[in-house]
Amino acid sequence: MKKIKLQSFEEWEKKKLKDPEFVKACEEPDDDPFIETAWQLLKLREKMGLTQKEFAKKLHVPQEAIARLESPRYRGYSLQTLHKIASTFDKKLQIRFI
Amino acid sequence: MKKIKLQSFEEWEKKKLKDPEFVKACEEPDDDPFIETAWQLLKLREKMGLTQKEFAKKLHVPQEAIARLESPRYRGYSLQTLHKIASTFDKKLQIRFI
DNA sequence: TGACAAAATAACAAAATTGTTATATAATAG
DNA sequence: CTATTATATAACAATTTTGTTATTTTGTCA
Repeated sequence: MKKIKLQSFEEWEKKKLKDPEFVKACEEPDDDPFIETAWQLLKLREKMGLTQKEFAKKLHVPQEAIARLESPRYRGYSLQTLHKIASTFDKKLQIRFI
Repeated sequence: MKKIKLQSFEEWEKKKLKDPEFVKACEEPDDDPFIETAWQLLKLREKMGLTQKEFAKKLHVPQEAIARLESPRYRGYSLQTLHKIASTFDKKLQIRFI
């Protein structure tokens, strides 16, 4: 029997808010693009209704790789990786200097 | 005597359009985020009215590093690099999946 | 044309990211 | 509480990107 219940965003937010670095970044008006990216990735996955493991499978990487990308402390993003994710889920990656 | 004359966008576009890969990417409706990033970087530099060398100096890297980032064939972007550029020029890097 | 400035290309070591495995922590259902 | 699922953390080799130097091509202007 397949479980499709996921943690809600609210739960996730609550959990992440216990992380001092995450809180700090959220408080900054010009918020950090790395944390912002982690959020975007999580939101994408949630929209798809997938667990990290399922999401990871579509990208042919293990779950741990997705956990790392969604971590608020991760700063190692490459456009290659983000583009690969975007196209796997029929999205377009947009990059801007605003 | 200091020259501040730069190639215009039109000139640049004309030049790049001779590049088959560039043309191909531009023709695709869901245009490539790598080429798009190269454009964004060039536009940012143009707005600042800087040569590659001057732009590079503010980032503490040689001109060649900027030429590479502005090349339509470059696919090695990291958010670290893009963020460094954004903040050096008081911009915010925006990343989205659309 | 020649001299000079701007930009592009190439090559390589150093640094950073990715994929991977193992393991730990957290949440949920029973 | 226990079993199970979901997510997080750590460590390391393989791959990729960065910084760098050298060189080349392109454009501008006298």
